[in-house]
Amino acid sequence: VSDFLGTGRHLSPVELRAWTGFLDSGRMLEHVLANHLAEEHQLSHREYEVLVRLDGNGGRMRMTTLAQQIVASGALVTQTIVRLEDRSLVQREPAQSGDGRGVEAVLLSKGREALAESAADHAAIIRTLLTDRIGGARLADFADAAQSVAEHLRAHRRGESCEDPDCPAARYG
Amino acid sequence: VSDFLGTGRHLSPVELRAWTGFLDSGRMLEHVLANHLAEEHQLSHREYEVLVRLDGNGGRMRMTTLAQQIVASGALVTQTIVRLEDRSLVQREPAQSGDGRGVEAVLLSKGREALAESAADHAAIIRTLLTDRIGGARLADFADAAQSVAEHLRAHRRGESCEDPDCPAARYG
DNA sequence: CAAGATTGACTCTTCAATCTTG
DNA sequence: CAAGATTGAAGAGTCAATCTTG
Repeated sequence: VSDFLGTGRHLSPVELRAWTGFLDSGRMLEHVLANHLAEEHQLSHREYEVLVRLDGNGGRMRMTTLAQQIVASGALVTQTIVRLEDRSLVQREPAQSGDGRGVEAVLLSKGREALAESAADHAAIIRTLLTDRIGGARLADFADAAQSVAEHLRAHRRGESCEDPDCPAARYG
Repeated sequence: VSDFLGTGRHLSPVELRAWTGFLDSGRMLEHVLANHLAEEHQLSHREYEVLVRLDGNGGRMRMTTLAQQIVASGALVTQTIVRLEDRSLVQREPAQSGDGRGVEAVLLSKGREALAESAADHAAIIRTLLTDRIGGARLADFADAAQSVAEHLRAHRRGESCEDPDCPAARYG
């Protein structure tokens, strides 16, 4: 096998385990979640995420803010909201801020109901398939690590030059 | 806010941090990776994954095995291989096992070259954006946790009833 | 001209149906 | 009939272009 282990060209065994475990479990977990939400609650995972974020922000949010929070493009948020609007779970309004360009998505009572019906299932899946597998003691460390990685990636995608000297990642678009 | 914290209906703060950090960082990392591979090496992330797995298995693998390893549907593997075959990075052959139904994807020299050209960049991105962020001490724990979650999810998707009594996840398809 | 949002064209991915072999 | 693989249609997601407002 053409391997350059230790020369920095390839990932070390631990790095590889972390990466593949991370990637695979993320894909499978989203798969299970998407299937369950679609079959039992007629919601795509994106639609559920939109409802959750809206509920967590007083039921009203700007399209762009929504896009940043669920890590999606603006176009996707528009399409998702359109679908939710067709089913009267959500409604679009001109932004309260007075900025004529802004649009806010507003959570409707039917959307709240849909969320109430599916939230327990959603939480149970995350718990049984993710957090319970890690265990109480290690969970906080895991959460810290994941948040730290996410935070760094957010900065990276905003194009911010990294303060950290051992971070030559600015090159990767 | 309609919250039922502690009643088991919603996720606890730590659980929520673990889940959102996990989900968001996975999405962003795959995004960075996909963009870089596409721009610099004319490869989609899936195509890269196929090349890596083939190389790691002696350059020859069954379509179904490939699908399981990269967590994708059989149809996607077929289409990805077709694309790679069009560029002569890979070639399909009837399976050596003698089973007339089987098809094996074989890594060609051009595929090996493409992998050699992009592997260092790929590793550097994973390192600077994921594993270095977690740090040497915590990395092993993180890798263990991720692998454990992935392993459990694989069993779950195979429909295996979980030996663990606190695992009522069998209901979620 | 920049920012917020939307649209349309295109790619990626999945699902159901099909074909072939065991 | 089951398993491996492929095909075609449809959904989800992204990008580039457009429109409107600041």
